[in-house]
Amino acid sequence: MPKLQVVDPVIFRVAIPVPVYRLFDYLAPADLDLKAIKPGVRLEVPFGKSKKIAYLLEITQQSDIDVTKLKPIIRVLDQQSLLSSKDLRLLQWASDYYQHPLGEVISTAFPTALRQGKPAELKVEKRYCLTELGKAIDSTDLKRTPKQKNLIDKFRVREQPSLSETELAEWNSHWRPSLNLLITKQLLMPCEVNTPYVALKTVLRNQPLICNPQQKTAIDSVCGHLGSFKAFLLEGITGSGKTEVYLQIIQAVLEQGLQVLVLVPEITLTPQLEERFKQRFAVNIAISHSKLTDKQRQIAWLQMQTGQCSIMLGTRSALFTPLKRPGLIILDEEHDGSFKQQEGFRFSARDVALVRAKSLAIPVVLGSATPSLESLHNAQRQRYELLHLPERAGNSIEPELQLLDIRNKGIQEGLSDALIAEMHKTLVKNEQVLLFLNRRGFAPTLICHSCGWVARCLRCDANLVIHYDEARLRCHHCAQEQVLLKQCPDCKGGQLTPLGLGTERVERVLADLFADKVTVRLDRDTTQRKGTLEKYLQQINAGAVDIILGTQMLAKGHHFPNVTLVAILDVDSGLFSIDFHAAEKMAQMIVQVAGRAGRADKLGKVIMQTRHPEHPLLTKLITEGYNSFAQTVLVERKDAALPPYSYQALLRVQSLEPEAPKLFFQALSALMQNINSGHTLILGPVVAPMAKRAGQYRYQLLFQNTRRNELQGFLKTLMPEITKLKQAKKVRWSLDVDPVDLY
DNA sequence: AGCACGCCGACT
DNA sequence: GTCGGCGTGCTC
Repeated sequence: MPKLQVVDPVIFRVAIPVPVYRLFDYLAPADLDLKAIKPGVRLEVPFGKSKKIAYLLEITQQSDIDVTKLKPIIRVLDQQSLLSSKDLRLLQWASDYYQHPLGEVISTAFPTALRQGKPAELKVEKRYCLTELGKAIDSTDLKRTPKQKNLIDKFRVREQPSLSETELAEWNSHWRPSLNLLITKQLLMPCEVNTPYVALKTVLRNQPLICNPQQKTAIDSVCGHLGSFKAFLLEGITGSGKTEVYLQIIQAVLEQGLQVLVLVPEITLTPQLEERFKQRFAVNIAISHSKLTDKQRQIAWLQMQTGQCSIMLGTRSALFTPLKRPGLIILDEEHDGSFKQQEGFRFSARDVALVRAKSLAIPVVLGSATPSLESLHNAQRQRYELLHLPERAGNSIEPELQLLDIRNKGIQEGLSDALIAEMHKTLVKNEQVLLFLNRRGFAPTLICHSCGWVARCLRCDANLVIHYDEARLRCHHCAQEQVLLKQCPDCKGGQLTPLGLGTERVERVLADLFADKVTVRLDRDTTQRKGTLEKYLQQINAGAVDIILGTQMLAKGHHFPNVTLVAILDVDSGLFSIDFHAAEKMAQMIVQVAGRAGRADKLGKVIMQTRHPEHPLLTKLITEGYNSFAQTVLVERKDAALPPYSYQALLRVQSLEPEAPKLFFQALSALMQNINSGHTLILGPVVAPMAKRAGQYRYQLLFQNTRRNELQGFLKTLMPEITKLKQAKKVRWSLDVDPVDLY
């Protein structure tokens, strides 16, 4: 029979951001110029009854689906792919590694507006070359207002001065017309928008600081590897001049006309850093974090994508920002837990940053005063080059750490007599005290003195926390909330007593003990309203506050130059956790909190109240420092074959039905017998440390293997099988590769 | 994720 | 007799 000559249809294989581990095929429009259409391009496609944004992965002639059943796409959204093929491959890798659907992974690389199919338009600001600016500046050397002087300096440093419309307006707004310094557009000529930044001077009038030898070595080491992949671990205590090292490396990258991606854990840290960048560099800086609007983030993203900005300063989600001229990735405070996304696509921005740098053939610098054990281990194995900044730059002095044994000692609401005495000594000198307690509310437990009844959350496996300020009982794990009880609901007679310590309670005792002093409490409850934290920080730095009391949020970023005494009220809580990460996190927290004290010329002291003054890890940390502590913990981890000496993945399962997870695990167990080649340890299933949360019964199963590849292979075969299980549909389950929180 | 289909309780 | 509950299944 003669073969029928049929023109094969062109098929678009796409990823769609839905929780489905599968790609979808569509028909390409016949009239499309296929040469222009590359993987990474966004498409609009019909999907079920609705429309979705899809990402093109492949143009093919084959489909597993009956071609007559394929639907045509609705339209092509991008002229060109906004992602490079390298970045697309990185996303593919991340999807495989974290076992997360590719469509959802790709969509995290885009800002929200582009995910929704908005056009990738970037209004380009016209810039003007200004031949006459030099003349204008020269004739302004007379007496000027500070604002005028600033402006003159700002433009004087530009070798080829160029002005945006905004800058032009700014300049003109500062001169009276009679002064003859107004610049009209007639004096200007439009210039190339994408002028490589080498054309401009990169450094503004805030010149690089003079570096000590270790800083110089660090800078030279990284600068010696520009243009190729290499990972660096920059270990430098607070005040060792880590930021200056970043700045000088960045300068070298900018001078080559390349871009820099700088990732920081939290946005509260960025204002100071952003300010330092802006004072140092004349290039455009893009900022990206969750507090900005979708529009602002889209602009920042596109400015990096098109190369109009040379530096991006952003949080975890900025990791995948496309770079027109990639030159360097810096990840500051690399030990920080917020680099790990804790839901959905559970990636580690730190780990993926390494893979990305490798794929882009650029160096990556991980910085921390307290590096994670993973990174220290990698440095020891020579996978990272360790750059150490041992000294405090300038004349600042390292604070003294001491353990304060509070067993059988007089103590008032968490403050020992010895600590109170130290606080008085400090306050008398007109210096500030910082108290750290990582528990908000008044007390974590409300108990009946006569019958032992405890206020529990009905939906969680947790106690309700007393909040006297609002006279409420609150669950810190769900939305459960009720008025503060006056009477025991069980025995109706007994006296209800608050048990334990929270920041509210300490605040009250401070008001009694230090009645003439000003105390500020900084926790989620007091800083909820926007701008409140900034207001308090300002008051603190203006010297209007004597005692600062707060939670976790004090440990990060903020510098309190006049604080000379730091006290950690309860250091023991980190010592006896079931999660093996707890000791590491506790040590990092102690060192970070300690870093808030003793800045500049004032000697700082850090007091840690403990009931375990002989605890080997604590004493190690106090007497020999973070590095010795880390070495000790690494030995323990090695003996127990825990990460970083093995690799883990955690399968979390929860359900409103108490029995559903058990049925799921039974089915899973049978399944795994066939899959496991025998080397992956299967630990559990066990009830989650918080057995019930927001009404859901929670279980977990841990996979562990000393070889990353074997674990990956195991997961790769397991995942599709789990998806097929009918028992899996009755529960909510998720897989967390390289979990940092075993809760 | 949406969205529809599908089989069981209180209502115009 | 219906309206609607959300369990289950599918999306090229």
